[in-house]
Amino acid sequence: MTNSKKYHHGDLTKSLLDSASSLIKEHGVESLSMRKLADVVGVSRTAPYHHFKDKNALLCALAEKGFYEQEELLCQLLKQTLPTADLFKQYVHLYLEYAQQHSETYDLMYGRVIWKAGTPTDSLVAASRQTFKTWIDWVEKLQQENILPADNSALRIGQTTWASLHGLARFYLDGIYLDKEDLSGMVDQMIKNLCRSPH
Amino acid sequence: MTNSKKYHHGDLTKSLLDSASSLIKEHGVESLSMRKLADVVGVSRTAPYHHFKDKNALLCALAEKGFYEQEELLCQLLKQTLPTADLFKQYVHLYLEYAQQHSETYDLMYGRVIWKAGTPTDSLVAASRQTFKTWIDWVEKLQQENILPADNSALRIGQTTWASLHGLARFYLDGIYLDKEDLSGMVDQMIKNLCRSPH
DNA sequence: TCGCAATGTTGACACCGTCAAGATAAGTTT
DNA sequence: AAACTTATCTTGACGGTGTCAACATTGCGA
Repeated sequence: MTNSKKYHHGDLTKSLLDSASSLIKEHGVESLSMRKLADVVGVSRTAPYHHFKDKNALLCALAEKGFYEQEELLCQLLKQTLPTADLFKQYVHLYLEYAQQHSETYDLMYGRVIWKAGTPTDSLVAASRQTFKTWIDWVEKLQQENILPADNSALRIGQTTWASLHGLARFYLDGIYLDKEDLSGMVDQMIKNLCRSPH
Repeated sequence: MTNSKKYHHGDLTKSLLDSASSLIKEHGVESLSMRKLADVVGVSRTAPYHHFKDKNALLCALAEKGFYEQEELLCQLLKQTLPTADLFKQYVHLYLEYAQQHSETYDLMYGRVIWKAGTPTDSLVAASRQTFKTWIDWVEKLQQENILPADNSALRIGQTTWASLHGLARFYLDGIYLDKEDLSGMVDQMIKNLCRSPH
C-alpha cells in the first residue's frame, strides 16, 4: 500500500502509452476507448486529456513510438557485416516480421485511422519523414550495388519497393487472400521480384 | 406530395445501399452511422435492421457491390483486342484508377474494418474469392505469354503482384509517402518492376 | 508563504449501435 | 369479404463513446 492512491499519478503520460500499447496489442485498436484506458490506468475519465489533446493525439504518439522502434530495429541490422544482397533480404524479412509482431502499431503507423480519418501530429509526420529518408538513402546504395533496379530515381524505386512490402504486410495482417503459412514463400518471391535485374 | 409519407418505404434495401454509398463517398466511411443513414433515407433509426443484420452486414453489402463493379470493369477491359502486354499495362492503370475513384469502397473491399475488425459475410467472401480466381487465371495466361515472371506458381506470382498494386493503392489513398502528382510515375515504375523479365 | 500552473475530479452533452415491444400495412388463406 | 400471418416500420430504452466545462487538489517557483 505504498503508492496505493495518491492524487497525482506520477508519470501518467508514460503509463497511458504503455497501457494503450498493450491494450491494442491484445484487443485491437478499434476496441480501445479513452474511458477504458483511463480505467485500466486507475484514473478518471478525463485525466488523459491533460496529457493528450484528444484520442487522435494519443494514437499518433503510439504510432510515433512505433517509427522509432522500427527504425532502431532496421538500423541495428544495417550495422551487421554481411554482403549487401543478404542484408537486403534480411531487411525485407525483418520488415514483415515487425509488421507481424506489432501488427496493431503497424496499422497505426501506416493506416487510415491516423493518416486519413484523423490528423497526423506534426511530430508524427516528422518521425515518418525521417524513417522514409533513411530508407531512400539506403535504396540509393542498393542501386549503386546493383541490387535494386537503377532505371529510375532512388525516390521512385524506394516508393514502389516499399509499396510492395506494404501491400504484402496489409494483405497478411487483414487476412485477405493470404494464408499464414503462405507468407514465407511470398516474401521470398517478393524479394525475387524486387531484385530481379533489368537486363 | 405523391409519395410523401407512406408507412412502407418501397425498396428500402436499395435506398439504404445507395445512400450509404454516396454518404461514404462524400464524408468517409468512419462518419457513416446507421442513425444518420436512416435519417437521410427518411426512416426511423431501427428500420434498417430489418434489412441488414447489423452495421457490419451493411458494410459487407457495400463491399460486395464493389467487387462486382470492379470485376465488371476489368472483364470489360479484357475483351479488348490489344497486345497482351499493353492489356496488362492498362489493367494496372485501371486498377489504380478504380481505387482512386471509389476510394471508400476500395477501403471496405480490402480494408481492416470488415476483414479484421468485423466479420465478412459469407457472400462477401464468395465474391472476393471469385475476383481472386479470375485474377489468378489471368496471371497464368500472362505467365505463358512471358509478361509476368514464371519462376513460381500462378498463385504466388498473383499474390505478390496484387500485393504490390494494393500497397501502392493504400499509400496513395491514405496519403502517406505519396504525393498525388507522383502516382502516374509510380504506376509506370511499378509496371516495369512487375514485368521485368527474369534473364 | 503565497500563488499559480499542472494535474486530477465529477457532471453533462450529444452522439453511437442495437435490443424489445408495439403499431401498421401487405399478402395469404378460408 | 373476413381472419390470420408475416414483413415492415415505429418509439423507448440501455450501455457505450469522445470530450467540454467547472471545480478540487497538489507541487513548485517567486
